[in-house]
Amino acid sequence: MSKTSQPKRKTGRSLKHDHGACIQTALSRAEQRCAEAGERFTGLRRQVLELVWAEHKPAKAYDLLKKLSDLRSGVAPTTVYRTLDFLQEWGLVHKIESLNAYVGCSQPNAEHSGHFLICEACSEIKEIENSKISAWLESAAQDEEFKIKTETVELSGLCIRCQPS
Amino acid sequence: MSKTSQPKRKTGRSLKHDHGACIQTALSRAEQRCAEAGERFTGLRRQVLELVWAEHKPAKAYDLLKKLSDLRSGVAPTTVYRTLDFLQEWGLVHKIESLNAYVGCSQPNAEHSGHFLICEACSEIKEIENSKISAWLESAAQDEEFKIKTETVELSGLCIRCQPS
DNA sequence: GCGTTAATAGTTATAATATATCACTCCAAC
DNA sequence: GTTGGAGTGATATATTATAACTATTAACGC
Repeated sequence: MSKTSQPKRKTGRSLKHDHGACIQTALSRAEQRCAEAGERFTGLRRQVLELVWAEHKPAKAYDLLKKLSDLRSGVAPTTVYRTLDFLQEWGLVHKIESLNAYVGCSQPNAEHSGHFLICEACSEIKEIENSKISAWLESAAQDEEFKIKTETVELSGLCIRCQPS
Repeated sequence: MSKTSQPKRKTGRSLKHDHGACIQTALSRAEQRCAEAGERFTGLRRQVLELVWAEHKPAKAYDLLKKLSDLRSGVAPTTVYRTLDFLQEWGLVHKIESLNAYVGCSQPNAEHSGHFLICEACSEIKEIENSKISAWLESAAQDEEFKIKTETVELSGLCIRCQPS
């Protein structure tokens, strides 16, 4: 949780990933995003976002609830869902529909639905930033004269580290 | 529910769509698919599938439960979920993750995850058969050396009939 | 500063979705 | 006709999410 100083392979993440820094970056981007939007980045919101970012894995609402209860009192489901709604609204987290869980978004500046690679083995989630995907999907929808508003794209399978060699 | 004789515009569907026939086709395909697979297409399974197909709209498990209770006794959540699991396993229905609901699949022969257009206005769901989509998504995943097993692609927006002209 | 007001958060209750487990039935194969 | 397994019934409970109301806090104009 705290800023571990360096390459210390605890999760399946690569040696290069300094997750403490990763969280810090996410938090300051969030702060910035809220400031721009004229929204308040309150203590509660910061705590929830920090918990979501604790790992690059989907966080379930009721797990967040348990962890949040250790940090403050008077935490109910409503507290968590309301805060997640807020964070979603500003693009700071995404909901993974196929898992009923949430992940932090690293590109909160852009309005986007998010496209995800979900490893079934280690649970890690990677948001892919491939601008072609939306274009492709729109062209497919266009064939049916359908106007897309939000895209749910969740690809489950095996990440590179979990594939049998 | 019964085979209405002809073009009778009750839903937003086009005049040409004979939904009675549509259901019948789905049921006989299902029968065939089960026969091939050596699985039993029991009365319960037929009834649930028929209820799912009642409309081209997502069917919620507990709504199916209510309707199914009118048709037979001893229906519990388990009954419905178990049957939906069976139908999913054989590709006869798909779950729409973003709605927690189910739709019938019209192409039960092919192993596929299904890609959907979901109209936010009228709730109708269209499964799109665009073989390019999977290819595109795989190429995007390949960039991350990720191996896709199942695809969740749910595009919400407005169908052609619900778009303001 | 002080009061107003709107946003935020707390509180309680309940709804909606889904699974676990064990028992009973019925059909198919031998 | 017995046996074994798939299918279904029955009961209980877990998980996910929202509704509705109250209290608190922060921001703003004065």
